[in-house]
Amino acid sequence: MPKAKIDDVARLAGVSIKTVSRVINDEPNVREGTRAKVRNAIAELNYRPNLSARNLASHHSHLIALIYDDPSAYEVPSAGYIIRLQEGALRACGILGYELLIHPCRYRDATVADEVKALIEHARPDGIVLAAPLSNMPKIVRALEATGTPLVMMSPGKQNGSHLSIATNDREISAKMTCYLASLGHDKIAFIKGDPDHKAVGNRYLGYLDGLDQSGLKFSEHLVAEGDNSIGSGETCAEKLLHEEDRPTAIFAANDDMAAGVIRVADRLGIRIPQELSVAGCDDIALARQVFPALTTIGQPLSAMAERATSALIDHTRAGKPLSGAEIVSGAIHVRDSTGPAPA
Amino acid sequence: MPKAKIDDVARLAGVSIKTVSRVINDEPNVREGTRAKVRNAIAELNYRPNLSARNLASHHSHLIALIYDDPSAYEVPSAGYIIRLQEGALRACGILGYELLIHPCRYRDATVADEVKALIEHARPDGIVLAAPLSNMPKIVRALEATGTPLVMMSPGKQNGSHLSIATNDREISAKMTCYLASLGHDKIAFIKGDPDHKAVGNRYLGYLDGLDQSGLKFSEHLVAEGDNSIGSGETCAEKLLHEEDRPTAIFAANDDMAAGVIRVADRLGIRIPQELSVAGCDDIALARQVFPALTTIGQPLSAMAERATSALIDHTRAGKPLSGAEIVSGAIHVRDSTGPAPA
DNA sequence: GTGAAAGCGCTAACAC
DNA sequence: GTGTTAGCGCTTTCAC
Repeated sequence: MPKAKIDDVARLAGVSIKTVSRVINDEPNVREGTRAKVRNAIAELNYRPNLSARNLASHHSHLIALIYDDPSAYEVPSAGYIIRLQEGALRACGILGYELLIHPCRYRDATVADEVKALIEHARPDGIVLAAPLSNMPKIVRALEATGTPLVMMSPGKQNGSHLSIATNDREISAKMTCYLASLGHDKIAFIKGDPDHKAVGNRYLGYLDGLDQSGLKFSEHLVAEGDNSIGSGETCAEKLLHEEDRPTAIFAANDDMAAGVIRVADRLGIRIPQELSVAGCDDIALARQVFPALTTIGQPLSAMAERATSALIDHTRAGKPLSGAEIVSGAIHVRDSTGPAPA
Repeated sequence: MPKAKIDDVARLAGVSIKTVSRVINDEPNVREGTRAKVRNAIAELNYRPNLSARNLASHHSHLIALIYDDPSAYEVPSAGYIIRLQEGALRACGILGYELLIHPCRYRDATVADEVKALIEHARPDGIVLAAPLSNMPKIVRALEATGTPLVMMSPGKQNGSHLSIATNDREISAKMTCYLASLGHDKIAFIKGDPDHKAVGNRYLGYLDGLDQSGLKFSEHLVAEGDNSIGSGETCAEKLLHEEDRPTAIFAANDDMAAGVIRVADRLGIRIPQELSVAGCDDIALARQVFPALTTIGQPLSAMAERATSALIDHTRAGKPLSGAEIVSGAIHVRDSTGPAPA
């Protein structure tokens, strides 16, 4: 428990507290020698600035809030998604001397807007990172905007005004995955759509269409099924698709959970993967490496996105860097064992 | 952004700021009528106390730190474990008006003790919740103790002094699982041990031995394999166990990941579960419900444990409640599809 | 480049 | 029951 205060450091270094303050905050206008003296005094006393005092005087909380969909509210195990967001946000906070506040939020609750607003007014973070799919919910975005706190949204941005949005190129990379499957000789490539609430997931369907187009394949309604992002819905869709008379040789699902459902059904039906059926997913969650065969999927740089979002926010409050526009970071295809050449 | 301060509320309510402070903090010695007047003024002005000012004056940070093993450091997907800890800790914090600071920590790094110490001295939380397996690492525990911050450990407690430990009855419940398998007619029950770093996992082996004893089964060295908590090690162990001449009819693994590895191997070897082999795990992670067949396992009330740990810490700082001893919360067996009667 | 004074918005200790 | 007076430990003016 460090009990030294700024006065103690000032006295030991033989300077004023203001100079100590300058050194702590890396401000200019301190001679190098003076700076060194202060640094020594700080080390000798094991001095740590008191954050509350600093925050009170500076009108900053040095807190960033990360708001995401509450995983405990549903069966869907999005834990990996959240951990990776946290990881990136923590990295940015750590480097820049900020603290991270986490807030899972149940968007289906009627009172969610008030709760989120209350949280922000209570803790007064200097910035908010809002993760998908919450970033697509107008009532939540509006509640957050109403607090006047700088906001970065991790989702395909509508560019509406004063906040930055950071997203992946879901559509392009999904097109690429479709082309990859086509390049393996598949000409009946099915797609399993995901929860319409999740905009990024919707874009993957558009990418699938683009990919068909780019590969010179024609679209067929029979090759599209509609899931809800869960493993169970992936199974239902797979059963429908694989019982068609002219069944697909490849299935591309809008997320990994549904792709895992496809694998499970193929297993039950005795359809070998990848010899008779190729399966591809999206997200690269831990499950993608745990299923057998390991799933070919699209990896999103979630942690890097969250880090970027967080540091943009911090740069904004510290240096007044503008916070608007839309940034795109690229996903990557991870080829594993669930995809292979089309059967002859 | 609420800009009203305590003076504004006091003026509007026609009382002194001290009275407002009393109302905010639910202190006694305020007449009900006065209290109501203040409440109205607070609502009218949408007043929120400034946490930094409050913290500075009260010498409390109103922060609880949750420290756990960094999941990004390894392949092991312990995300669900962490999310559930966070969930419980957040619940306690939310109710009691505290904020939660999360800190993943790489215990294999040489500098980990310094890092943890620096974090605590920087943020000055009012209490620390230390999750397993970190709570079994003397160098981390010592570094944390050195800061003088109240500490609760989520692991089998050594009762060493001034901090509380909260743990599950791993040994008893593992014995129960073993007895359950025996009650299904299995008499060759194998066990896969886990990472020795994780003490709770070690206790499960002792529970296995107790269970054999209680069921009147004799122990055999050939029925024990040593894993490291990963899926891969589960596979290796399963291969060894299932190739024995007199192979077991049930395998109990010290965690779910290893049990999932067993299922995968059985699948490859064409051994049907549960008809020819029963498999049981421990932890009830999301994967347990995702594998096929769904895994019989032991569920730990992680979220409840973290909530208890957090509120114990808050009660300690607020009301000076003592913080020592060891509390035990009970796990529960979830019977799913991977266990059944022993083959005739 | 450096320093002195004046708060930031609240709680603590005591008076009334 | 309620109010008054001092700080909490820092940053912010602005003067030098």
